[in-house]
Formats: sequence, structure tokens, C-alpha cells
Amino acid sequence: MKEIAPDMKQKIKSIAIQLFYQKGYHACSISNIAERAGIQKSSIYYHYLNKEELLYGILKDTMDDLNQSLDESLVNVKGTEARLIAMIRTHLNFHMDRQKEVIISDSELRGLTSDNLRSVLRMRDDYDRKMRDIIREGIAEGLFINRDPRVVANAIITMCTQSSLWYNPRGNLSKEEIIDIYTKIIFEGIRDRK
Amino acid sequence: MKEIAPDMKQKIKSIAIQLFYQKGYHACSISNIAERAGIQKSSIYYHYLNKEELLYGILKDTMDDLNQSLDESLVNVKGTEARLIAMIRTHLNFHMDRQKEVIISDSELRGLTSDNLRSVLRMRDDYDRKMRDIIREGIAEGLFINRDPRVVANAIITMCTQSSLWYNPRGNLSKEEIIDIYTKIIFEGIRDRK
DNA sequence: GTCTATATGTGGATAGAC
DNA sequence: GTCTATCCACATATAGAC
Repeated sequence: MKEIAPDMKQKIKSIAIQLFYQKGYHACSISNIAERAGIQKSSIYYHYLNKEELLYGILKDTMDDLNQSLDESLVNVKGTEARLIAMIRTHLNFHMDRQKEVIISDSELRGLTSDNLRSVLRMRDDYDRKMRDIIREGIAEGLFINRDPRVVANAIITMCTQSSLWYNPRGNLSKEEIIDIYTKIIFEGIRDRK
Repeated sequence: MKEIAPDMKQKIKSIAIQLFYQKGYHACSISNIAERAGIQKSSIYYHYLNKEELLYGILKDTMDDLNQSLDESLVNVKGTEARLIAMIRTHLNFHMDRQKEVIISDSELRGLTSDNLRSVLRMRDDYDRKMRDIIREGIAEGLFINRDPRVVANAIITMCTQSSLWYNPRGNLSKEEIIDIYTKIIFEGIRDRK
């Protein structure tokens, strides 16, 4: 079980994440990936059926992990507000931890064809629905403002999602500080109440 | 001055907006555009120097219009809070009115090279700075919560920006209703205070 | 201002040797 | 599992006729 260097299949995937993120899926060629991996482009096809399978693998795994993170973070958490807080925390942490993959997930869906696209969209919808359901419950319980749950959920999710675009692990704000700011804004707004 | 049909240069641009939005810049070829315009691909080059110039024209004009809309909406508006409310309204209206163009602007920056890229980034920075400055003022005046202005401004802008991704002009929510929800969330948060 | 024809490069992908 | 060699389609872009 000596696993010093990651095997080539994983190495190719890592490089693809880096390059799809940097240049975009369509602007990044199989040659580009092969070059970085130190192999010939034809060798890529030993590990992956085609370019789309490479993209699909990235998106699928990312969505799987995201959904799993969410589920785990909600185990034994009771109460609508506490659950929403946990969701926000998890969503932000995930998007700051896996910036490149979530950026690819959010921008390269168009690179997938029929079945693969459907599969990833279903995963994304599952995730979004969990968020909407919490908002809906909160509204029903009179905890949250009574506005269209879809719009409210969307506003919250997308606001947090964008952290992937600017968060800098070497910046002067910790993830905890950022989570604090977002949670505060989401629940209380930006108006200072002293 | 008979301008019944838009001239071909404008027609090409409109088609490019539609296709860059649908398929992405790199996945959309000059042939695709020419086909829709009912001309040969070589004819595109009579109107535009190259493909990048076409993209640049879209991004530049969009950013120009966005900046201009913002400036106009702030004329004679006094007070930090009123100015921020006006900015939010303008940003949302613009992103719901010009969905395709702003989506392209947010996703295809990588298609630009050096000078064009710098130029568009400068416009975007100008815009972002205006938002940050308002937040900064509000914090200084004790109106807004005292958190990192960059993060707060970013959270607000990006939340509103995403409206371009889901807003449906034929949906059951008017732009005014959406503006109301967002403004409410930004200032008061989602917690219901009865 | 649009056409036909073409140059030139590069893309994704496959065949078959080692 | 990686290589060399190659196929074929399509990309951007140009030249020059009408």
C-alpha cells in the first residue's frame, strides 16, 4: 500500500481542476493537461474516456462531497435557526476550502451533455432544496420574514457561494471571522442596532 | 436616417451576446455567429477585427452602461442610507434588465488579453469601489455594523448580481418585489421582528 | 459589404507498438 | 500504462473577386 505519489489518474484530475479553474474548460486542451502531467496527450485516454468524463468526475465528486458535508453537519442539530446556521457555516467552509472545484462547478455545467448534465443538476437541486426547506420552515414557524422562500434561499446561498471567488487563505480574515460576518448579515442585516 | 433594421455590426453583436451567453465564449465559434446572422464567417471580419474585439465590445459597453446607470441614480440623492438603497435598486434593475450581458461580463473575462482585460477590470474596480465607499461611510457614521467593509460590500453586491441568473421576466415576481426583498434582507436580515 | 477560397493551427480522439 | 503516429473536424483569420 505504498502511496507516496498519487497515481496518474488522480494526478490528471488535480491538474484538470487547476487548469479548468484558471483557463476555463473549453480553453483548456487535453494537450495542456498532458503537458503538465508530463505525459503524452494520448495517455490521458487510458485513464479517462474523453474530456467530458474528466469534467464530469470533478463536478460529480464536488457535489457529492458538498451534499455529504451538509448532511453530516446537520446530524443531531435541532431547531430551524440552529440548522440554518449550521448550513451557512458548512456552505461557507466548503466554498472556502475547495475554491477551484466549486468555481468550476458553478461555471462549467454547460460542458456536460444530456445524462451527465442531468445527474449533476439533480445533485445541485437536492442541495438547493434542503436550503429552501429550512427557509420555508422558518417562515412557517414565524421565525423568518415572510417573503418568497425561493428568493430568500437563493439570496443567501449565492451570497455565500461567492466567497469562493475572493477568499484568500493567506488574507487577514480567518474563515471563522468570515462566517461570523455572513451569519450576522443574513440574520440581522447590515443596520447597526447598537 | 432610416434605421428600420439594425445595421449588421449591431446585429452581429446581438447574436454574439445571445450565443456567448448560451454556449460560452470559447464554445461559440465565429461560424456559429455568422450562420445566425445569415452571412459568411469571413464577413464578420469586415465589422470586427477579431473575436476578442467582439467580446471586448460587449463587456466594455456593459460596464460603461452599468457605471453610468449607477451615477445617474445617485444624482441628488443625499444621505448614506438613501444612497445605498439607490445603489441596490439600480444594481438589481440593471442585472435583471440585461441578464445575458452581465452574465457574460461575470464569466468571460478570461477571454480578454492584456490591454482589454486591464481596461475592463479598471471599470469593474471603479464600480466596486463606489459600493465599498458607501459601506465605509455608513460604518464610519455608525449606521452600519462595524465589520470589514470589503466583505460586507462584496456580500451585498454578489448577492444582488446573482439575480441575473434566475430572474424570469415572465415569472410571478415583479422587479419591484424582488428589489423589496433584497433591500429588506440587506438592511434587516431574515429574522422576523414582528 | 459580402462572397468564395484557402492558409494554418489546434482541437479531441484512435490505432497499434513497446 | 505510456509511447509514436495519425485521422479528421473545426477553429480563427486572411486574400482577393464581385
